Formats: sequence, structure tokens, C-alpha cells
Amino acid sequence: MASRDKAKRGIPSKEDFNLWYPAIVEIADLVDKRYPIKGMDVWKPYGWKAMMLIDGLTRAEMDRTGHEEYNFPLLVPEDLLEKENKLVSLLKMAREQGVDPSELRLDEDDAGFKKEVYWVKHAGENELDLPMFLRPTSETPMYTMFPLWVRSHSDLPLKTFQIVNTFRYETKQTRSFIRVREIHFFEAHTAHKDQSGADAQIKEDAIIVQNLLHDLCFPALISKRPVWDTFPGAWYSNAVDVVMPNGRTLQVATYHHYKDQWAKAFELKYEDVNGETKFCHQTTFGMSERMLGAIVGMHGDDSGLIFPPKVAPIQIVIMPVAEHLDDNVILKVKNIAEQLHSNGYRVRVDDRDIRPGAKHYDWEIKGVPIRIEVGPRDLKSGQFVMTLRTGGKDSHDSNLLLEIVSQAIGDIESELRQRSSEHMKKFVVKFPGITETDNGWKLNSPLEEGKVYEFAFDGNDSHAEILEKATGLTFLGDCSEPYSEPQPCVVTGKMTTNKQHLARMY
RNA sequence: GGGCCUGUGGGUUAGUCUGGCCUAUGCUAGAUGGUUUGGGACCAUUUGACCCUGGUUCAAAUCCAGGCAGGCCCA
Repeated sequence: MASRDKAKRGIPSKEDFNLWYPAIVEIADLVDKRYPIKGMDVWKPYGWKAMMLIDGLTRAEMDRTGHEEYNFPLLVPEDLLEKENKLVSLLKMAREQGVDPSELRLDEDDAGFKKEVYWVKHAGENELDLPMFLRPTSETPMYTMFPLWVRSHSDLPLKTFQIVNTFRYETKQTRSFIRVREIHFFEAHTAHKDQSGADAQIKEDAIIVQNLLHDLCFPALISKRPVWDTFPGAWYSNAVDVVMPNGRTLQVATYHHYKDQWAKAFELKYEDVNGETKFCHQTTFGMSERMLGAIVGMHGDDSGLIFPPKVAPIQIVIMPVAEHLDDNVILKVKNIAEQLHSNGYRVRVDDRDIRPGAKHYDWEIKGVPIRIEVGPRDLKSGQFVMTLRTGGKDSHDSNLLLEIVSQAIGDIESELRQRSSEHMKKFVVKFPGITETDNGWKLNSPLEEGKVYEFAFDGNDSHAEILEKATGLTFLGDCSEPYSEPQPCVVTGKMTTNKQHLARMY
């Protein structure tokens, strides 16, 4: 019976994640996908509020670490791209010359966003002399301005960020929050005196990521991306990958060390204390609405979403029961709402004239962490009924409201953290190993669908390519948490503590 | 980049193969009134759709062409 009722709402089982995910983002009213452009959803108020709260956590971290918020124009004139193109091809050449060709992989792509930019070529009736494009990311526009602002060492470090929309013409299948064409993008860009300044920034970024993951209540794999998967123009790239319920990894954040490579292309220089001109060292840090996609995927269940309290658009719903029997019911409800609201909680009173059960189901789908009921019975006993989205329903003394709620919020957070780390343990498994035979490399045992494989690795690019070809999976890069004891590399047998993961990425 | 599939009220769905019995079905959602309220109540009334443009035909939701939009698979 219950399952048929749920079917009415159209929520597929989360076991079938590829159906569950697109259904739940619409049923929970985060987005409306019916806007007639692929990969451009309309944000509904509930989803947008959640995103704003995530951005709020990010802004608080930026504030704590002394970044300032900017807002750059959406359009970029075509000629600014030349510097960027030159930089990328230069680096590519340098790399090819500096490395033994046998160690290189064969299928290195021409990096960059060239193929996926939207162009503005007309204004009104007239064709533009100088076409403009919609930013796919903001290095080019920002680094055009930075040299104007940075003259001396006292202008450094320059720590900037912006939260804006960026555009990429994705040709692959789009998914709400996970792969979109108009991206809700956070990007921090910094410039420093020297490499150690940029090094320190990368360390700070790593802490920011940990703080955010803690607030959002899920773990992630943090890796230094392989050379071939490094952001164009970067010295190296760090990435944060979340393991989704279908075993695919979702890159939710990246932070790049540019060294002085971009600075040289854009002539971002300063005069140091000795009067010498030097190039800046730069970093960037990017995140997007994928963070919300990860929240949906990590915490949701068959009944709907579960929002971590820090970013729940509504943290507590208060429902009057049988209010027509006693006028004091609604008064008590309003009193509770006021107490919670004035203590900083995001509260909603649900006084719709429908059955209480229907309200429970509604707020379950939307993932509200705490539901409170007050009815005539509670008025007599001086209590209220509290239901947690993670499970459990009990009566509590009204006088202890604030203590009880605060405790419950903490309980929900630790429950979510525990669930999501168990989830990750289930999906990240040991790689079975690989052996060279007369007919090429063969896996020691077949791989399971929907798993992330962990192993020790100390090979070069072409060794990595062997593994990717044999498994059909992608390298995540050097894991930030290496093995404590050296282990034999799965390809070369050399002892190493370097930990790697192979996964199917979104 | 190559191949395949789909488009019917807000959502979902029947009808399409085999053109006419379609004045287009059911569920859900919405509106109004009544009734009800501690985990999806009920009754009555009611709103609402064949993606667009052409073509074939006495007759098109149904067949054909193109467009637009969406989905799937392979590189």
C-alpha cells in the first residue's frame, strides 16, 4: 500500500539512481527543467535558497580568509583569447619537448573551452567587428584587469572571488546541477609575490574545502590530477571528487596552482622591495552548483531529499494539528515558531488545511531536517512532538524547546556524516591488479560496475594509460591521503605510498 | 563526431502499427462547495492537451517531408 502511494508521487527507488536523481530534483521543487534549452533549468525558490545558503558558507570562508568579492562582465572580446591560446600551446610544446615521448599518452586533447563557448556575433541588425563570447570561466577577463591593479609588492597578495553565471555549450547529456550549460560558478583568483605565497594559498584552499565538506556532511576524495588532466595553464590541479550512489565520481571543486605561467602570458608583474620587476604567482579555486547535486545524491533516500541543516532552506516545519478543536493550538504553534526564529532558525509554519499525514510526506520529499507537531493533546501535557528526517519521532517538554532542537540539529548532522562515510567505504574498493600477458595487459579479475578502485601506483603516463584502457575507467590522480606503508605499484611493482583511484567520472 | 528513438491537459498515460467509431481515455495535480484533521480522507461539481509548418487524402493525433524540442547508444 505504502509503496503504491509513493508511486503516485512518482519517486523511483534510489537504488535506480539514474531515474531517482532527475525525478527528485523536480519533485522536491529545486528546479523546473521545462525551459526549452537543454542544460538550462529554471531555479525554483526552494532550490535557489539552498544554493544561496551554500554560497553563504562559501562567502563566510572567503571573508575569514581575506578574499574580496568582485563582479566581472559576462562578455569577453575575442582578441583577449589570444594570450590564453598562446599560453596553452606554449606549455604544451614545452611539455612535449621536456618528456621522453614514450612516456606520454597518445590521446592528449587540445585543452581549453574553445569548442564550447557561446558567441555573440551580432548586435541588433549589425554584425560586430569584434565578436564577443560568454565567459566559460573568468581567467581571461580577470587577468586582463589584474595588471592594472597590481604595481608593487604592497598590492599583494590580491585575493579575489566572484559568484557568477558562466556558460559552456555542453554537447554531452546534461543533468540538473551536474552537467549544465549555464553554470552557477564560484571562482576565487589570487595573485602572490612568489611561489611560496601561492603554495600557502593552496593549503588555505584545502582547509576551506574541508570546512565546507564538514558543513555539508559528506566526505570526498581529494587528488592531485594527473598531468594530462591538469587545467590549461596550470602547474598542477587539485580536485575534490564525491562518490555518487551509482559509483560515479562527481568533481565538485578544483583548486589550481598556476605558478607564474598565466602571469607571464598576461604580464602580471610587480616591483619588489629591491626595485626589481617580478612576475606574480597565481592560484584559482572553483566550485559550482554541483555541490548541491552532491547533497541531493549523498543524503537523499527513497522518501526524498535530506538537507544538511546548515543549508536547509527550511530547517524546521511546525504543523498545527486539529487546530479547529482548540484556538490555543495555533497560538502555541506561533509561539514556538517565534522562539525558534528569534534564535536564528529557518522556520515554516504549515497551517494548510490538509491532513497531517499529507504534510509529513510533503516535507519529507523536500528534506526538511526537523518537523514539529502541536495539537490539543500536547497543550494539556505541555509537550510537542518532534520528528527527525533521519528517523525518530518523540514527545518533548515544551520548556526545553531550544535545547532539544539544537541537540537534534547536531544529531542529524552526525547521522548524515556517518551515513555518507559508510556509503563511501562501500564504493571505494581495492583494485584487483593487472598482469602483462602475450596478448597485452589483463586484469587479474573482472571489475564490478559502479565501484571506485584504489591502488598503489608509481608509473608514468603510459602506465596510467594501460590501466585506463584495460578498465575503461579514469584516473583521479594522486590521493591527498597516501598509504602509511609503501606498497608495490600495480603496474611496475615499485614500492610506493602513492595512492590512486580509478573511477567512472561524471 | 556517428547511429537510434520520442513529442497527446501542469505531471503521467490510452489511442498511432491497421487514417473514419476521437465530441481524445484513466490516474494525478488545479479550482469551487461540503465534510474531515495526531502519517497520503471522502463526496459532488468543474478547468485543462494531440510540438510547429507544409504535404497526401473525401477524411490526419494517426501516414510523409522539413523544422523545433527532448531522450538513448557508440566513438
